[in-house]
This record gives sequence, C-alpha cells and structure tokens, in this order.
Amino acid sequence: MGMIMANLDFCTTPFVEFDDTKIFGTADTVANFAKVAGDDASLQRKLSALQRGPVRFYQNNVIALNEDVADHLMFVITGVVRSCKICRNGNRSIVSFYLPGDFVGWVDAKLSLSIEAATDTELLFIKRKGLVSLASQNVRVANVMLTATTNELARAQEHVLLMNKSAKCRAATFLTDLWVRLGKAQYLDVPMSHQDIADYLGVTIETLSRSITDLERSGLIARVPSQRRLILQNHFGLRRVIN
Amino acid sequence: MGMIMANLDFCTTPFVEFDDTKIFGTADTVANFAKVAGDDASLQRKLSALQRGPVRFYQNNVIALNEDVADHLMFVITGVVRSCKICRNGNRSIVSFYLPGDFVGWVDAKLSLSIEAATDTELLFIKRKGLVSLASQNVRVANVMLTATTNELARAQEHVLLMNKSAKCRAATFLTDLWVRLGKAQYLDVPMSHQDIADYLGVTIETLSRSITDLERSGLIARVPSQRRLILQNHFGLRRVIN
DNA sequence: CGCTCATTTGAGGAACTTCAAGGTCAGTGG
DNA sequence: CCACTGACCTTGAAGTTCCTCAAATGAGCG
Repeated sequence: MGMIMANLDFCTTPFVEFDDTKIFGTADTVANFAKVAGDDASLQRKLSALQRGPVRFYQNNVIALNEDVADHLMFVITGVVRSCKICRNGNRSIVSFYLPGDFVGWVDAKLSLSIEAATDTELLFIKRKGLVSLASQNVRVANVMLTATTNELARAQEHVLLMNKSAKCRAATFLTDLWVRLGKAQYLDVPMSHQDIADYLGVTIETLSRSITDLERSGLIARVPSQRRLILQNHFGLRRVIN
Repeated sequence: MGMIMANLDFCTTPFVEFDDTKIFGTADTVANFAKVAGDDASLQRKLSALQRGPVRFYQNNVIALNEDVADHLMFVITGVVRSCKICRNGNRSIVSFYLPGDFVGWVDAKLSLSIEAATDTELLFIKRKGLVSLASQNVRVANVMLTATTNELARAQEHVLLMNKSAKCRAATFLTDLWVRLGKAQYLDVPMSHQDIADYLGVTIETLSRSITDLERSGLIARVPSQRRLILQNHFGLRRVIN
C-alpha cells in the first residue's frame, strides 16, 4: 500500500517515510494509527489499548491547552489542527498546523499553547506513558516516535527560516508546500482560513491578501472565484519568489 | 549532584530535567555525555564505544553541513554551536544555538543547515545508529533521546513565537533567557557576537544595537564598558517588555 | 433580499532596513 | 608608550516594507 506519512505543515520537504513501509495517510485522506504496528497483530492490540476515540471536534473548538496534554498525545485522523498562542496585546501566532497522520502534543507544559481545530477534525487520544513504555520494548514504535518528533522539529526550523523572508515569499512558500502536501493535484483547495494562514506566517491578513493578489497579478497563481481554490500556474516563477 | 541539563537556546523556559537525576552541565561549564548512563557502568561503556572525540573547533569553523550528519549526532561539551543557513540573497539566519549538554543533528538532510562553532567549542561525535539501537534496549537512553528532541522542539516553537514580536522585545527576551541559562549570575557575559544574535533574532545588527541601547536608556539593563558584559537591572521592567 | 462573515483595497503611519560614517577595543609593531 | 589596524559595535538619515485604520466588495445562508 503506497500510503504516505503526512508529516504535516507546509514549509517542509514533501514526504517522509519511516522504515521501508510508508505509513499513515495523505493529507486529504484519513490516517490510521494502527498502522504504526505494521503487520504485528499483537502490537496492534497493544496500541489500540492505549487509544481513546476517535473524538470529533468542530472548527475553532479548543481541543486542549498544552498544560493538559501531559498524560495524552493526540493523533490526527482527519482535518487540520492548529497550535497557537494569544499574547497579551491580542496578537495570535500559530506555531504549527497538524494534518492526518501527525502526532500533536510532544511538547507539554513549557510553552502554553492552545491546541485547536482549524477545520472539523477527528482525533485519537493516546496515553503518553503507555506509548513511551511500548517504545522501550519495540524498536518500530521507538522509531516512529523519534521520526515524528524530529520531523516536527524540522518543520519548526523551516518555520523559523520562513519568518525571515518577505511577506510575498512567505505566502508563495506556504501555498507551494501545501500544494505538494496535498498531492500536487490540479487545484489547491486551501483548508484553513486566511486569518489562520496569516497568523502562521506572521503577517496581517491584509498583507497576506496583498501578497496573494500580487502572486496572481504576476501570473504565478490563479484563483477560482467563490472558493478557496487556487491553481499554481508558474512553478518556475514561484520557485524564484520562494528562494 | 545538582547538575542542570543545558537545554539550550534562549527563548525557552529555564531548566529541564530528565527523570529524577539532573544530568549534563550548565551552560558556562562542561557537559559529560557519560552521565546519560547514570551509574550503570556497563551502559557507560556502551555509550563511550559510540563516541569519537572530543573534537575541538575554533570560532567560526564549520563543523558539518547537516547533509553530513546522517551517521553522526554531536554532543556539545564546551562552547556554543550555531546552526544556520545562508540564502541566495546573502542573508544569514541562525536557527538555533546549542550549549554544553545539547545534542546537535537530530534533523538530517531535509533542510540544509550549516553547523558552525559560534565560539571555540569541544564536541563529541556519536554514532547515530548505535545510539538508536541502544535506546531500543534501554529505557533511560530512550528517554534521554525523547527528552532531547522534544526540548529542542519546544525551543524551536518558542523561537517561532519570538519572531512575531518587536525588535526590542526580541532582544529583551534573548538577554533574559540567556541570563537565566547562565545561572542568574550578577553579570551576563554574552558568549556570541551581536551579529550572531541579530541573525538569530531576525533583525539587522543595527536594529539589535538600537534595541539594546534602548533597554539601557530605560534603565532595564546596564553595560560594563569594554566587554560583552551586561547587568540586568530591572527584571520587572524587562518582563513587561518581554510580554 | 438582507444579513453576516471573510476577504480585498486604499491611504497614512510606524517599525525596521539600508547606507554611510564614526567610535571602541585588543592586538601588533614601531 | 604610542600610533596603526581590523573586528566589532553604535549612531544618524533616508528609504522600504509592513501594519493600522477605514471602507468597499464578495460569498454564503436564511
């Protein structure tokens, strides 16, 4: 089964695999936590003993504050999850988006982020300690955990790099990476709101809008009216902007 | 032994501990990789079999390109290491600083960063595969790895958050966190150059200089002339700026 | 249609960068 | 001891990017 690990947000290189077996789902589909176990039926049972759910959340529901995730990790099955922080002056920053196949909640407490549903979403809740102790008995589980954390680390580092670029570059990078993650389809249907994207990219919604309009005027992308749907037209040109 | 895990860069909450035993060194001292093993002599031997070094690098030496770190992880014993990227227009971004007790190189390949010595430094090179397989036999090693990666992830996420603040706030945050990490001594001796700090904070060196001068004029910090030495005078005021 | 919410557009202002020059300090050689 | 040098940091003035505030437009829905 050529399933792809949804390694998640949008400033990162496309697909990540664990071992030789690609696991989890693509971004626009459904991920399956049991696949962490591969064909090992006994391990599958142990894994499912750790999980609760799937639990459904609607757009903009708060799923957890990460003070609360000390006991549980989350696993995204469908939809998009965001982790964000609102600081005293009212500004919101989105630290990360999580797509199907991603684990949420590696980082507990330290920074107090809010885990929220960016779209309607379904999640599994997984007992953290159980998973950790399973990992110390099973190489496959340990590797999945290490891969998941280092992948998220890589994405966070790319995010830091992105914040040093111009607004237009940030927008072009975001859209291109999203398009790649969603399987390079003809149309790019953006699942999250402009406000979410703006808060992720560290610009205002007005600046984001202007950046996208700018990309459109340059012929790099086109918009299908009346939907959050785009077409990336000039990949070479986009690559030039991104760099 | 009340040793503190040097969890590294400067936008993060102060001290992180693993298990009940605090390991590694403080930032201004020397870290010891063998302490990962605790009192287990057999494990200590296995760990030291994986390591090469310590290897010494001088300031601004390139230690590795992270395409090269597929086989090896690094462990900082003394000094400060930076990971950075220079993009086509010549701008340099520093993604992270690593202090004694930190592991460098969890993220291989994906984003092509350069690992460099921000000060004179001593490193251990550790066989990645050996450590990973050791972790699947030993809970303690597995936990150290998970803690190290999630700590670095937390720092990277704080870094993202920091990039959405004003230049003055970024500078105040950086200096305060650095002061905490260095043990809250009377003086804060900044180990890295202003250029490095500026590239880490995503501002120009001029803006950084103006921000620091501004903090000084407000009486929040004071400078000891002729050295990279500061005194944080008004912690309450700094906290107000940081937020 | 009329409402609401999301996005777009415009004009002015603030924050930061760029460019250019000056200052400080440690090391070096006279 | 002093001048010279180079690395590093600071300061000033002008320019650019992005933000803020305000208003208009568009999309979805009863």
